[in-house]
Amino acid sequence: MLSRTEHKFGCEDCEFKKMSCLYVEPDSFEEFRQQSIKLSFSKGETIFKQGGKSGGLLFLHEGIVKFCYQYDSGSNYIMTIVRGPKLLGGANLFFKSVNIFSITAMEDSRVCMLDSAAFMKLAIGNPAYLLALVENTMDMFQDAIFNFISLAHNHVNGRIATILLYLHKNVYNGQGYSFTVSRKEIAEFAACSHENVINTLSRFRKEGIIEFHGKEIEIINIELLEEISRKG
Amino acid sequence: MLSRTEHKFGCEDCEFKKMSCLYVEPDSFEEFRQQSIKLSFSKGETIFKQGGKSGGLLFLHEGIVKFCYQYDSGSNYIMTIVRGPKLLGGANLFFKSVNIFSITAMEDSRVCMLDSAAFMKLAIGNPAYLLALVENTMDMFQDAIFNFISLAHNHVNGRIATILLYLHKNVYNGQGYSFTVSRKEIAEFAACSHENVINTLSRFRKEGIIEFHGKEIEIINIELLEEISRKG
DNA sequence: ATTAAAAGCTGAAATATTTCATGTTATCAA
DNA sequence: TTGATAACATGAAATATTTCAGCTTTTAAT
Repeated sequence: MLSRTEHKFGCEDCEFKKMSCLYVEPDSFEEFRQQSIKLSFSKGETIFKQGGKSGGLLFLHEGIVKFCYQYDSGSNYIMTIVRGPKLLGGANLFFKSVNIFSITAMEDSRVCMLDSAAFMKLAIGNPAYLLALVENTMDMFQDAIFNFISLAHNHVNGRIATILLYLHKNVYNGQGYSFTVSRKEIAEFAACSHENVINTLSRFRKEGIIEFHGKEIEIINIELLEEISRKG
Repeated sequence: MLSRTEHKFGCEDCEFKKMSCLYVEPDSFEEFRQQSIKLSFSKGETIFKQGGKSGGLLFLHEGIVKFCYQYDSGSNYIMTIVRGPKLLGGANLFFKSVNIFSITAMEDSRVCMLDSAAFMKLAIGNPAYLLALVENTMDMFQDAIFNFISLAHNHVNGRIATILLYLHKNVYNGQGYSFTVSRKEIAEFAACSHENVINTLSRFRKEGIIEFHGKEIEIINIELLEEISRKG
């Protein structure tokens, strides 16, 4: 990973810097930043590998990544999908020496790998900063937990509805009601077979709830989708 | 909740105090402790109510509690079950003004309700303490996530095996291989019907994996149970 | 441009799961 | 003790889901 070409992108208008400097002195942040590594990943590339040594904290400047658990059988479960700018902390990173999940780029992404030791130093000196970052991480977990709750209670109908709404609201926001995800990825997110996703999406289309052309899915009737998400 | 009778139990040998005093001065802790409320809950009583105003942090001195999500339909999903001594932080409490889950006593329990503002003051003054508590919380989440991962991938066989192992290792530890949980609660934890739990437990018994007399379940062949949990 | 690989699609058979109906056994309070 | 309630148990029918086989379309690489 460290042998990849470093791409230069500006640090001046960095969201992480802006957020951090609400809590820490610019000089302290600059020192921290010096320890971090800027990288670009193409769609499909693995950023962190499940079972590998934890690379510490990671700030996703731009792009979309999935948290993916790989079973021994080879099948995958997507725990959550997030878009930058976002700090990717949590059980996968915070305090854990081994990655529980792989983190894989779903779109071309720019990230900064942050040095754990330097982060700890900064956090210890600025507890309010630490609190803000933990809160940020908890938000990400909460999104994932609501998906689990849908998974535990709903049939595939409801699970897919929940996922489409999540993707629309939290990931592909700011681009109307359409986005592009593969059936296979929806299946790995909803924990069902890809055939079931195909059938369900076709049914949703027949009922006028969504429309799609290839991988591009458009939500037509969001109220109905929300009702299916709630009632199963 | 606050109108309940306060039961006195000693603060001298409190696990939370011991853990806290690794990081903070005894005087600071004592000041914090003064703001907290000691309570006892009987089996079945609700400690925190889903949708209610968050009561801040809670230290479970002794007892067993479940984190329970109640759907509109009235059915429940148990996210996790934990035994004291344990700090119950996490998305349900940390930084959230409304409880996502109910927390209900599964056995008679003794808790301290900690004051959020006093906790923040202590945490800001002792970032290493905050880090330790966050790490503790992340551990609890990790246990819950491994259950989700089993839920997403396994059939009921494997989910129930995973749950029995979790209960044996993390909740009813230190009491051999047997414990007492209702079929209904296992069903709510495994996200399936209680009939399915009954059938599965009977099958496990026929195959010599477990034994049970009423609600008391004993693990006979833990290696086989672990294999089912992984593969099944 | 051609080919290989991956993704999308469909329907039928096999399997898993829930729901329902029914009855038995614990449990708990009056 | 008795009665009410909840939990436990079982089997059959209905439903949901996966698996499989076969096919088309899209995507990516040579």
